[in-house]
Parts: sequence; C-alpha cells; structure tokens
Amino acid sequence: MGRWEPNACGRLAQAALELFGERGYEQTTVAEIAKRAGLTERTYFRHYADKCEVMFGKSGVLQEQFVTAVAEAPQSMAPIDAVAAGLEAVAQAFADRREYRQRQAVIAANAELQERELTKYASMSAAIADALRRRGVAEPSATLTAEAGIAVFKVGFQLWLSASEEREISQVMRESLDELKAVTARGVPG
Amino acid sequence: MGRWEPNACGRLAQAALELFGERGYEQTTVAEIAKRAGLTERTYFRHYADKCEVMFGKSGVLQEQFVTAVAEAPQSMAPIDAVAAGLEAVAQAFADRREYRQRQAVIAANAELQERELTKYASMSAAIADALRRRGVAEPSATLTAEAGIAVFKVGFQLWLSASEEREISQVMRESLDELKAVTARGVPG
DNA sequence: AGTCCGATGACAGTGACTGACATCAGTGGT
DNA sequence: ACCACTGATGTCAGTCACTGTCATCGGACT
Repeated sequence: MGRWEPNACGRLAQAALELFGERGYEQTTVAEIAKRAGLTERTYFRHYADKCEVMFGKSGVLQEQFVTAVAEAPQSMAPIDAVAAGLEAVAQAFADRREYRQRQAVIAANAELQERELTKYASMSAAIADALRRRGVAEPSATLTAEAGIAVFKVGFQLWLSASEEREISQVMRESLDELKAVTARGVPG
Repeated sequence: MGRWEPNACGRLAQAALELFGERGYEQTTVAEIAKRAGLTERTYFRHYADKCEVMFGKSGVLQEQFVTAVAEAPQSMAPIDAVAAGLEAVAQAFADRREYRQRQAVIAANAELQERELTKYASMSAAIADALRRRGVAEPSATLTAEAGIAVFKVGFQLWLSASEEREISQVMRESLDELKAVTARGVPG
C-alpha cells in the first residue's frame, strides 16, 4: 500500500482542493494535504514547488492551447484576431461550470492564491506576446495585444462563471472582446 | 539612541533596497534588513506585512493619484479618456529614471517580488474600475477599460525605463495608449 | 537471484511570520 | 518635579513553509 500508489500529483491536488474548501487555505498545512493523499510533506514538495502551485496544475495546458492557436492562426489575420482565435480555442476546454466555480471560490478566499493566479495570467500574456512576435508583430503592439487578450479572458471567464443562466463561454468571450473594442474605439463621443 | 529614531519605515525601505541590490532578495534575511535599519525583525513586521511589501511603499500613493484623476475627469469624457487623464496624472509623479531603474532591476531579479508587483497592478485596476463605475460606466466595460489602462501603464512605464534616450513619460504613455487603440481597432486590414 | 533506478520516507535545519508580554520614550495632567 | 498613560520597540517562544541529505522501497531489466 501507500508507496507506489499511482497518480500522486492528482491525489495531492484533490486532497488540497478538498481541504482548502473545508477549512480554508491558511488553516490547512501541507503536511495535512500530504497525509490525506497518503504521502509525506517532503513528497508533496517534490510534486509542487510550493503550497499554492497545487491549485494551478492545468494552467500550463491552457497556456499551450492559447499559444498554439495564436501561432497557427492564418498570417492574414490581424494580431487581435489571432488572439481572438486563441480565446476561441481555450473556450473549448471549459465544460461544466461547477468544477471551476468551486476552484475559483477557493482562490477568491485567499490572497496568496489570487497572487499566484495573477502570475499565471502574466505568464500566459508573455507567452502570447511571444507568439505574436513570431508572427512578425512589433513591440509594443505584441505586448499590448496580448495584455488585451488576457484582460478579455479574465473578464469573460468571470462573467461565464457568475452568470445566472448557463451560457456558451466562447460566446461570452466574443462579447467581451467586442466590448473591449468598443471602449477603446478612437472617436470620443459627445 | 536606537529606539525612537524617526522614520523607521523609510530606514527599513532603504536598508532593504540596498541589501536586495547587494546580495539579492533571497540571500537577504528580514533580520538583516532590520539590523541595518537599527531595529529588530519583530519591528520590521510591525511596519511591513511581509518581506516583499517593503519594496512597494509608494504604490498606494500612485493608485490614489490615478483614481482621483479618473474620478475628477469631466463627466463628458468617455471612460477611456478618463483613464487617459489618470495616466497623465501619474506621469507627473515620475521624475528621474535612475531610482526606478534600480528598483525595477531588483524586482526583475526575483519571482516573489514580481508576483507582488502584479498584485499591486491588480489593485490599481480594481480601484480604477470602481472609479469608472462611480462615473456610471457599466460592467464589463468598467473592468475592461481599467485593465486596458493598466496594460498601457505597464507597457509605457517599461518603455520609458528602457528607452536609450531620455523621453517624457507622459508622451510615452500617450503613444502606448494610441498603440492599444490601434491594435484593438475594429476593422480587419487586408 | 542480482542489479539498477526512480519515487518515497525520515530527519534535521533555515527562515518567514505571529502571539504574548515586558520595556522604554514622549505627553499631559497634577 | 512626579506620575499615569500611550504608543513604539525589544524579547522570546512557537508554527509552518520549504530544503538538503541520506536511507529505503518497489519495480524493471538482465
């Protein structure tokens, strides 16, 4: 038993999510997470760099999907439209809201987790900017377009999660992007 | 001597900046910072919540200036122009680049400090969105406009710091905002 | 059976951060 | 001058995140 049970990472992530939900992030020790997963504290830190990281296991996959979609968008597409393609691509990965709601509730309850989430978004933004640069987009346009895309993603994701009625996330993302385009439109009304 | 020396906060901030620059953030202990400031570790934590915070003393002032400018912009102004007024206002606060270059070099050298910097930006963004809402801007426009403003600030600040020739920061901010407007412009070229 | 390797356990240690209590400097009242 | 009061500081013990090191175990391969 114990040793050599498969999927140690997943068990740790599951245990952490449960415990953070039950008692809160700060009231949970890493030793407790490891114990619930049938492992030791030392082994926890061999799978996750710190106490936060266990909540962000899938963020790498998301980033990769986004970047790939941006990179593979037709060269004729404007940068902002390549980013839109990236948003469309990642939207496919989000299915049932329940999971994400539970997860976001845990993150919303703790400043340390929110801080780490911002880092993940920043990492995505940097990776997207990089993909845009490889498409020939110059600075500072690449960084600004990537930041705009992440802003749309953040807002769209939040809207999708908190909406009372179930909606298509890709639809929400498109609307959010349109909203951004509207508020940054050149002409000053009035 | 020792006790009751004035400006404990400032001495701690100065000591921290020096030590982080000399040996690096991770190679510096809070006890060492406190000692150089003529204080104890315990007193450090009475002035700053954690080891990072000592680097971000002035961020609150910056946020207040930005928010005030947004709030006081003429009601006839579009949201994005109120944010532009905020950018203009904070630009006044940045004088010599040397200070900021040293500071940003320290931050760039450590992930924990970068993470905290993102939190400060997020706090500014939330405060700006709040000011926009008080101007009657609805969601998600308020959040998107605020995020766009922060993106412009980040990019503009970076450009200003890294430019080879000395330039007016308010000018750089205006150009960055124009660039954002350009990349988010509706029409797809080609 | 013997050998090797990667994942885990055990243990000691550092440093960030906190709670509780004592102590000191300056202030104001008498 | 004396004394109470307040707020900033020092002291000390303790928790917990995180790390380095070495022993140990399970499985694969020969």
